[in-house]
Amino acid sequence: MQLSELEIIRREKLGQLRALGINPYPADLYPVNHTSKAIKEQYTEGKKVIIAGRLMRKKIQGKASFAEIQDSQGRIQVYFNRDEICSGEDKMKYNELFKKLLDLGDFIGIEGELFTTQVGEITILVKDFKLLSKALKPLPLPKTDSQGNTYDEFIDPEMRYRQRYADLVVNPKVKEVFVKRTKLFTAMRDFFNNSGYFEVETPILQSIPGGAAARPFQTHHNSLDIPMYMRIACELYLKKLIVGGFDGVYEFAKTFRNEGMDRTHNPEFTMMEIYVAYKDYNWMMDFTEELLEYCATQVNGNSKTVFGDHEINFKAPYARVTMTDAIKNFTGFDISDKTENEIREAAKAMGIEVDNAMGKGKLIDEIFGQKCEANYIQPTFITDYPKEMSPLTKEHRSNPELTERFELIICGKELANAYSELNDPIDQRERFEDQVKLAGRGDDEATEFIDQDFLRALEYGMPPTSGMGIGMDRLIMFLTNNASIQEVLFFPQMKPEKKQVAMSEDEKAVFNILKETSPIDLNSLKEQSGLSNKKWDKTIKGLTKHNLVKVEKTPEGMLVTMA
RNA sequence: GACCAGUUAGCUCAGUUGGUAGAGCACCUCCCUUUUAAGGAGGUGGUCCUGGGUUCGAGCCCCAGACUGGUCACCA
Repeated sequence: MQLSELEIIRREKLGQLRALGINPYPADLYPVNHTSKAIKEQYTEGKKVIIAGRLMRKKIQGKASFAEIQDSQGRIQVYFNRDEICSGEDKMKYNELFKKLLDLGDFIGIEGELFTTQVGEITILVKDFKLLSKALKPLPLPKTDSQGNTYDEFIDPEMRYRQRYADLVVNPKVKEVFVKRTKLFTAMRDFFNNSGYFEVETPILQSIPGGAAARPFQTHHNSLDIPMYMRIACELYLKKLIVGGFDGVYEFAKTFRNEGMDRTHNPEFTMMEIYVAYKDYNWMMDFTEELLEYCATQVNGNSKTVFGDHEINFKAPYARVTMTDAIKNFTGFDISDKTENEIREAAKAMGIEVDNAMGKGKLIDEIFGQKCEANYIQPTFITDYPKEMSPLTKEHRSNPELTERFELIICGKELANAYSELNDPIDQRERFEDQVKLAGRGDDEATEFIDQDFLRALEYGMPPTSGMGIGMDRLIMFLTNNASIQEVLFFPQMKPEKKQVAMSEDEKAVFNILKETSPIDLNSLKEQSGLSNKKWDKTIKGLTKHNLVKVEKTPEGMLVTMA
């Protein structure tokens, strides 16, 4: 690995520290008893405190210095005075350790007393300090002025996502997003628990990926010698638990879909699914809007949030619009009592691309998706979806063409999806069979697996149940005004960054010798390689250029080392 | 998958017509005992994403590729 000048300097400091008898990575605990936040909130002049954190600012003014320590709660200024730290004749601790060997990013512990500077800033007068961990890489540290303008902000998205640890250290707003994310999960969990529902875990590794139509990640179980899939939903398992007698079950489920990635899709994401017995989708709409109002308020302090150009209000109740009315409203076309062909012609007339693989439901869904969905900014329940698109949903109580399903749309995006769950096992089997036919017709959104075990469970009897799923990542995007899912995932999926260095055959051969012996004398390596002078020169230059090996001149001669 | 844009110092970014690779901050050395993004003086630091090509000469032009972002397609 090629080190930058800054990294070499820091590594040299390690040696200097050890020479002074200072362990740069001590093992013993450090008796922290305050945080930066607590100090600022409960300030008393002269109070003795012990804190620890990263050194994030260092301003040396001769025999005294100001610095800033960043801990998990924020930053606090500390004041280093040479004669406070070094009461005797030996001023090494201030002059060498603090002034020269400590770098920004190092973890240090501080013992000191609180005071307020002439400018009025709460500060710790350092009585003693200890290096807790040396940072060998410089942080990409931005600066902020008194007006709050930042300079040299660490903003390259690729670097921020790949090095989220550094992003979190230097960009406080990033941390806020993740604090809110966890607050959201806590709020939702509290709301469900207070309603008497039961948090469960169901299999992530499944032999039939059910409950949704999406391409799964496939893997293989060696000792069973069968294909297995990462789940694309937990719906079927949760319903099996309702069959088993729970009144309400929910799961925060990491879910995996082997599909395209963009700013709203990550291959692994988090779904919350909840199923409640003896309820229907009307009840679930009431429940959902109360839930979201509660969660938004817990996360942001009130039910309103700004997302892009829009202010969204999560305050219940939300508008409820049937899909038929939505389409009538935005296209003037009434889908009720129309045949598949009439709808296909209407869609074509609207400029929507259609093909024969599309069934009636798919056509209606396309019309809605392209002509209506984007118009709903405030939370709106779209209800009563066509039957064909909803194989797990109970037929509508007053129209057999429709199902008792709703989606919650916010800013033109689907946030939640819910049904009165289909619990008629014979109907369910027929719907699955219809799906298999659709899949055979070429509809890649139709499910091709039939989960016989799920049907068996339904045959034992499932109470009337309503279920609802929420895309948690999307919800937190709305609540933190982030347009990109990568901003709300600690470690969004990225292509591997490691470059495969292509080596020539000669280079590989020399490299393999080095693997056996490194470092090795240059002449002996050359001899072992059996290469001509010219070839040898090219090969060793290629290897050094790719930073795979290092050639060093030492008193013993030229040495070649694996980098 | 298609199209557009980007990739230069630790960070943020300039880089003219193809002619010795730049700035600010950071870093290093020296001075400075209550400062507030930036005290003063001096200095160091580069795989210009990678690989080819054109050229006397490429950060810049051409070709191929990598990665990232955006838009579209896809994603019930």
